[in-house]
Amino acid sequence: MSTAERLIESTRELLWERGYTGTSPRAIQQRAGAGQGSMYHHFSGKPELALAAMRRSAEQLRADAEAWLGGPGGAAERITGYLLSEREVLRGCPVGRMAQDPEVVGDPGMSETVDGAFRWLRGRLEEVLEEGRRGGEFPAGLDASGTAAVIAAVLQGGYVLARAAGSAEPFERAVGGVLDLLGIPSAAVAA
Amino acid sequence: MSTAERLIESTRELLWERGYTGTSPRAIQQRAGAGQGSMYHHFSGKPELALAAMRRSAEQLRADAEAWLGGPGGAAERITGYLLSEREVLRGCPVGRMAQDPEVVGDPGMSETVDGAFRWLRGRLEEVLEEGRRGGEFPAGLDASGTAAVIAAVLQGGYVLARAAGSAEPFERAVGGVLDLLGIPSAAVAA
DNA sequence: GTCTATAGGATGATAGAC
DNA sequence: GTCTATCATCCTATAGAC
Repeated sequence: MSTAERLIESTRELLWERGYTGTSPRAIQQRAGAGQGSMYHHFSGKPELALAAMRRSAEQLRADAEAWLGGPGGAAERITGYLLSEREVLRGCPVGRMAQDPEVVGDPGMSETVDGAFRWLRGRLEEVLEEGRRGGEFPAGLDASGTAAVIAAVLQGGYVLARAAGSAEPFERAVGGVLDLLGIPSAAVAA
Repeated sequence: MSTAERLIESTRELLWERGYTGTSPRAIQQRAGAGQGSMYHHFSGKPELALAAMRRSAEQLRADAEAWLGGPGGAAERITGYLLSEREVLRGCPVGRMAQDPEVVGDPGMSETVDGAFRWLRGRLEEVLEEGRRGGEFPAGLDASGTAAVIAAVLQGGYVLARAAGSAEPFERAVGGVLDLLGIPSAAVAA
């Protein structure tokens, strides 16, 4: 892997673990096995490197979701698959994590990257929900847009509650609960 | 207000805005109008001060929730009131914010404070949901525990999505969506 | 491309005077 | 109780040699 690649990947991990403010160029260099000069040769500084790392995390979120939402099967089945797909719950969401930091939210590029990922996710969920509604898998009166927001929020909030608890239990219970409210028997599905 | 009071309140605000890592003793002192010596006279250091501030935020969360959940009216009405109560959505949740920081999660006292607030909230929501289920306000088959987790997660996730978007819209849509899934006409209620 | 040297400021305290 | 002085370390670069 190239030095630039290792720097981006190290930044991605550190942002995930410690957030933007808690991630120093020094720590990035050490994890990447690169010197100061090397880092500043490839990137103008911490903000540019962080943006590259966040773009990668946002792309990953999208790919992970699309693997289920765009896969085979009915709408309910695909949404269930996505909700129950394997996650490192206690690490939190690498994208949602960024939304807490004022330096990230205050930067147009980073902010747009994070928000863009969530806008896409909500839109994609809404499409699948609408497809299921039209196909009779969900009630005819289903509010696809509101329900998509609920699902995205349950995932993000589930991460928060799980980290607070030091256990994946709140995440899993919230995911099970939302499937229940959608009328999908959560016991009847496999990840 | 006493100096110790001002220090705690300043810490509370700074933790809310910038998180634990992003909050320095120096910034706390300046906001509180206190000197270094004064701060270290009243508190042993940043961790002790932060713990006092977090306990206060956790207590506030509890009081805000109980004002609605323990108020008059039916179960659905009280839960709706809590969900639609006025919030500074874009500031995020002062308690949920803390769950992201590894230094907070790694400290037994702080971690227990944050988790305790969410455990209490979920338990309280479950009680009210169960009350409503027995009273016929909700379906007899309602999973009160799972639904309580959904509601807590929607609030926390709503904050995350709203901060990412720079707008309260995702929060409001998720809250409206969950009321809809609960069979409560969200248009029929007032904050 | 990568290295070392250097820098001004912040961080999180401690010591001791008042 | 509050103040100032001091401290070792980290932060985020920049400069210039190799």
